[in-house]
Amino acid sequence: MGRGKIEIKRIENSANRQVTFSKRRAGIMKKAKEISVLLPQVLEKYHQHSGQKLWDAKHEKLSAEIDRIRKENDNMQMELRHLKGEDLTSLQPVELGVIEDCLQRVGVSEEVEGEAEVFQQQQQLTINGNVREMENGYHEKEREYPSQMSLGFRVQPFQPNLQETLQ
Amino acid sequence: MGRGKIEIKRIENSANRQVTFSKRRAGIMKKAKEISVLLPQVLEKYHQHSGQKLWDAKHEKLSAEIDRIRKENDNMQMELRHLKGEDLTSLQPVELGVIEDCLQRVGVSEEVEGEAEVFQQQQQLTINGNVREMENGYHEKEREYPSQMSLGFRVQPFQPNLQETLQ
DNA sequence: AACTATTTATAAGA
DNA sequence: TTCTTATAAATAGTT
Repeated sequence: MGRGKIEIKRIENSANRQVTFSKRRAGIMKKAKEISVLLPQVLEKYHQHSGQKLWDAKHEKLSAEIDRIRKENDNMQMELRHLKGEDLTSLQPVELGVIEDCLQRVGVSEEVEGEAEVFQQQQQLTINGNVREMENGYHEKEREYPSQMSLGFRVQPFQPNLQETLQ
Repeated sequence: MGRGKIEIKRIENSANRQVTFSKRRAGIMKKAKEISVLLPQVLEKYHQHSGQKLWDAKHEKLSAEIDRIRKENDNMQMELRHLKGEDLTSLQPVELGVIEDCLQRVGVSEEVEGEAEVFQQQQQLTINGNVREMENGYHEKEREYPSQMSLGFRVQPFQPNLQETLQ
């Protein structure tokens, strides 16, 4: 619409292209403001369609990972509880008694208890060291997911001049 | 644009409203197709702005949770490795020797080994039971994040008739 | 759904 | 860029 009908295609002359872009942009902005009441609904639907699905996929990966590690965690916690002897009195009263008896009989109780103390101190140091190590370096090791949020569609540029001048 | 200038507001007459909607929709669809080359870029920017931020927030929660559990995991793994005695030969050769000697001297080696076997079987059963329990029930306990993806903006309906007729 | 008078958008030019 | 102006495009009211 104007002094003459024109074909919608790239305007080769750079200055003309710039001027035409400004004019069309003004018109588009006016229209855009007029129809902006529609955009929230349109975009919301669009979001739910492309965005939600992508998010779900990533969410699922992370949730699965959390589940996996939690299970591992609980397994180890259980194992630890047993190995640490919290349940030893109920699970194996016989062994403890046997060992205690044995130790008392040969009279080395004092010696073994002293060694055990040293061992526990060594263990504590090792664990603390590893915790510090992990707190410092863990974020670098974090798995990375592609941050790209592709749109899932691509439209043919049958108005290349508009596309080019938008930048 | 037409036989007369009209105010953009709700058309009360139902039939007129329907006709006007159809006409305007046709025009909008034509325009939309013409400017559709712009939409991917526009929507991509929109997505990155509102969508990415929301996703980041959720992602951060999950990542933090994974980090936390991984640390807990590694701590326990370390503790387990020590308690299980993988490092015992290097860490406490004295205790083992003392206990072995003691047991041999009082001649109860056979008896204790038998008891230890029973204990290990009991432990294994307990652990397996807990794993099964977790695999069945874990997803129900999963933390839930609100699935709502709010748009972060709201436009005044200064073309209420368009909004109303879109449904 | 087609017609048409009128408004709106804009191409070309200044 | 902004203004002007002639013409194309869209559409309100009509048939």
